[in-house]
Amino acid sequence: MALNYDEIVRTGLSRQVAEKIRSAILEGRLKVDDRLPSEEELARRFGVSRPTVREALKVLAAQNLIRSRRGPSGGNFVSQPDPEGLSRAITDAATLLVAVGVFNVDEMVAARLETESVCCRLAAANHCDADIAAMQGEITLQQQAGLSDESFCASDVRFHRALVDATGNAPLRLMMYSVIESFIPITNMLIFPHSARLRVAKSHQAILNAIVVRDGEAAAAMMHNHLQGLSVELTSALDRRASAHNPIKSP
Amino acid sequence: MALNYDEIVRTGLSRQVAEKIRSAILEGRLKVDDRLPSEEELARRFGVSRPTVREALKVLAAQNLIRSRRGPSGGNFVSQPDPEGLSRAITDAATLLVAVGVFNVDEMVAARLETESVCCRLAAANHCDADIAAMQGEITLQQQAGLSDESFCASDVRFHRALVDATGNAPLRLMMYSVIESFIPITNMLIFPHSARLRVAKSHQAILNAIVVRDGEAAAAMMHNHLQGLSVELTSALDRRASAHNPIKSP
DNA sequence: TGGAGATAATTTGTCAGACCTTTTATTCTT
DNA sequence: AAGAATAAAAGGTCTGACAAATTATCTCCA
Repeated sequence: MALNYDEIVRTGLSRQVAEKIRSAILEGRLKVDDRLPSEEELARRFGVSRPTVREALKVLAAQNLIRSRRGPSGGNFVSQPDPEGLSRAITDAATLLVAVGVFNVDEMVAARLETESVCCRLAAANHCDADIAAMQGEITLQQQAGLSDESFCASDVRFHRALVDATGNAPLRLMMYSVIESFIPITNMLIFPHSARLRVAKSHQAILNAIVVRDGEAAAAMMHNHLQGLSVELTSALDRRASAHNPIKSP
Repeated sequence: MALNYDEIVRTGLSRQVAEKIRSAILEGRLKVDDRLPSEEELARRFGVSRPTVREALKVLAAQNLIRSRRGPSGGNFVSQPDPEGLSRAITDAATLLVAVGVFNVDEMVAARLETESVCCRLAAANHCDADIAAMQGEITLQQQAGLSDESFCASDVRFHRALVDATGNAPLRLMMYSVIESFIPITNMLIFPHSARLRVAKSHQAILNAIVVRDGEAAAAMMHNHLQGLSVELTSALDRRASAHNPIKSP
């Protein structure tokens, strides 16, 4: 007889179980808010133990594909894919990438510069009143005197997020949030102790004004200036830091 | 005596354990390729059982924060954050979002249009010979006669990926891959049965030619035309489909 | 002395069954 | 009929054990 040489499975059981459930969800055999069988029954059907099933379910839960509730009428449910959750996950991962230094500063500045210019153009075309109000609110906050470094930086992030929101484009928002939340902090933390915040607020105001009158090109150009100016200060600050301190982070 | 009202913890044990380890990694107390204590020891130190620890570790492994190996000198190790892995994860999640319809077509086209125009400009400025060769190779492939729909679509994806690669910007690449891989298929699958592929290949060639001579604006303009043309065909194809078939997907 | 193979030890992977906690449905009481 | 007690269902956790993989070590022979 001919032997069956394939089918030897090297991946772990919990991985296989997770993959089976995952593909059932992705292929639509399990729809949103469907309830999967109870863990005990899954264990029986797959022929594995309940801890193994649970490890698989935990993986899927970590990827926001399912959620679980206790009690009768509880169980594991296919959860609605939501951009917010994905956005958070991307931000966390991207922040780690930035922190570990896989991206260099020039790249990051260039990416921000180009993509945010795009946002300026779209925001000029599509913004509504609430978007403008949100951005203006952040600018006035940034002009206040006794603001802590953290608060200022947070407000800066919110301004740029509001700008992205003003584009009214959900996919673009998904793409941008990761950049904004993970790239901005590392640039700002270095810069703001060394430079006047008012200049930043002024740039923001200029950008906003251009958006209000729906002049996308002008807004993009000012965003260009804004970020390029930051870039210069950033690199000089990094140079100072590199030459003054030892390269290894001090406690 | 004053009661201590806080400190009642509502989140599950495995979640807490995962969070503790996670933050240890994020804050640098555990560095890349460090080995965590064995599961048994983690269980002892955290005062929980080993299955609980394992569920926590599985979650972290699902997020590519750790990897595990068996045997002595095995264990759970902090893994190097890599853009590729994150890119894959984003693509998977974004594909699901698109499939479930949380983004509408106009948004997706607009996002692609704007961001890929940016890529055109940067690619024109920064490309190297290998990038050009990769793109040219895909175009010649797309001009071949007996290409299956799947192969053509895959080549289209590769062309746009090569375009992003040509920007030489890693963070931008991270952002774009998700758009390209998750947004392109849904548009192409509908369109290419209905329109000539040669026109697509021609557009690609025009874009490439502009990039080769480092004319970023021209390349961006042609990308604009290319995608806008696709958009028109796409909406009409979707309209036909919506009116002809029943709205619910057929088996 | 050196190399190849057997062996032991270590660590993750899996299992079985039990008990705890939360949540809901039901039933009982007033 | 309203509200409180109760039972049941499901996820969450624990214990202890064994299986499988992988490496370090030891042994034996050349």
